[in-house]
Amino acid sequence: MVESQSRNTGAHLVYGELKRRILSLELKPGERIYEPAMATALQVSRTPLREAIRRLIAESLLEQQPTGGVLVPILDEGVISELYDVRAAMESLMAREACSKATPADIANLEGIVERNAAMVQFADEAMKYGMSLHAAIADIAGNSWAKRFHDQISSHMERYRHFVNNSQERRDRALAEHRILVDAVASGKPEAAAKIAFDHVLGARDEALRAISGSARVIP
Amino acid sequence: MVESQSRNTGAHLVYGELKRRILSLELKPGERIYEPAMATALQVSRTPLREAIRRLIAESLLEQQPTGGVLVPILDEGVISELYDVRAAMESLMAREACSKATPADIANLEGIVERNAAMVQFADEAMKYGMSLHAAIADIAGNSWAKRFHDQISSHMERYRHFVNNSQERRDRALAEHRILVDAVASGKPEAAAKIAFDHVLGARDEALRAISGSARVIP
DNA sequence: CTTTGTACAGTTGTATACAAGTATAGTTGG
DNA sequence: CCAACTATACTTGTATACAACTGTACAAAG
Repeated sequence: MVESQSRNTGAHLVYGELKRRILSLELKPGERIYEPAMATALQVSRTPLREAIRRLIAESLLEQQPTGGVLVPILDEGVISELYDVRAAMESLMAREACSKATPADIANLEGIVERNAAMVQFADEAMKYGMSLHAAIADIAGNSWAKRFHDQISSHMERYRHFVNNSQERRDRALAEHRILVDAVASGKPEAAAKIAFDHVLGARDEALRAISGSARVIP
Repeated sequence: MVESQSRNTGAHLVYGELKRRILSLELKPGERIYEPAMATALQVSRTPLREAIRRLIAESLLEQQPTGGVLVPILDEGVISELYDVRAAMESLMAREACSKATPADIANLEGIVERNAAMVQFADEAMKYGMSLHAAIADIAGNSWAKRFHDQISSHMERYRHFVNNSQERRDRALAEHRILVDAVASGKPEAAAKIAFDHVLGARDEALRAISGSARVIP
């Protein structure tokens, strides 16, 4: 998910900074971006700024109005569901492909991650971190660069909604259990099972998130 | 897959033209793009050209070298497999989601497409067209904009490999049969079945394509 | 009072000029 | 003869100037 190694060009730095502000909601959903103001704020000219904006538009992290303005996309509850669904499809695919490619060392690595996850299951941040690293490890084993790319894009977008989702202890326990089953399926080379587990695992997270959101604050401000 | 309605800006026109040349292999895989030359060839300045190039890089239709040059990506057999796999995951997801959202009118529409497909199954081009329109119709019913976006990107990329794949009569007959089963599953609201059929359907196409390619010309020139 | 027209302030889109970096060929020293 | 260095031609990256466009406020006409 982290930019591999961005070339040291200003446009790349601006891209990273803008992306950070968008995902952290520092740039508020619905807000319009004015090039001259933003350019002076970031102390670059409009040219590299525009390049960064264009790239962010291509990733749907910014939105171009038909008239010509650029907006930070609003938060939309319907989109959350879409994002989780596509993420489920991607993780499911990668889990399936990992089954036929995992080496014993890979499997040992996965099991190690799950064990460390288990030790930290009471801490939300740590548990989240290990969950992500597990999925990253599976993605590496699967070795499907397109699936990885799409998964990364989805994950980025979900950042914007994270503040609205609270990971309960119950959810973390459940996730850990599902992670164990998933790793077992990969270890024993059962692609269909692994795919189904990964899919349902993410859908479970989706349902929890949707419940948390509709229960608490409105998402569309 | 078609650009909805691009604003009438030069950068958008250049984007479309470059994309066309890339997908048609008019711009050869491995070829480098020099901005001044390309700009004069397209009769625009470097600024809108660069914007188009940046966007194409974001879609992986162009490739940026660490040193700074921009290349048309080479054709790679391994990528074909990845593309088919991700497409399978996307179509599978959309088929699944279409099951719970399809109206009777939607289903009638799908059945109509399949019937017209059946009437044209002997013509490769027509059959291909109906196959695409069936998937597009399912995507519309599913209504998952992210899945659609990714599916469109994948489809674009596969264009570059189309010239190497020959659709046999046998394959078309098989595809038609699978389309029938898929539409039946959607019509009767069986998401798991629809998802599995869609997935396996694309994997079948993948295997056929890989056989055709490895059997005939080398893909990496 | 509403509606249309129009001027204006400010925005985005484009062209061009300039700075910084990269690769190549030639030259010099070992 | 080979290696390393330097000069040079050409590339990409950035800044800026200008053109085209959008929306808003205000005025005038219905």
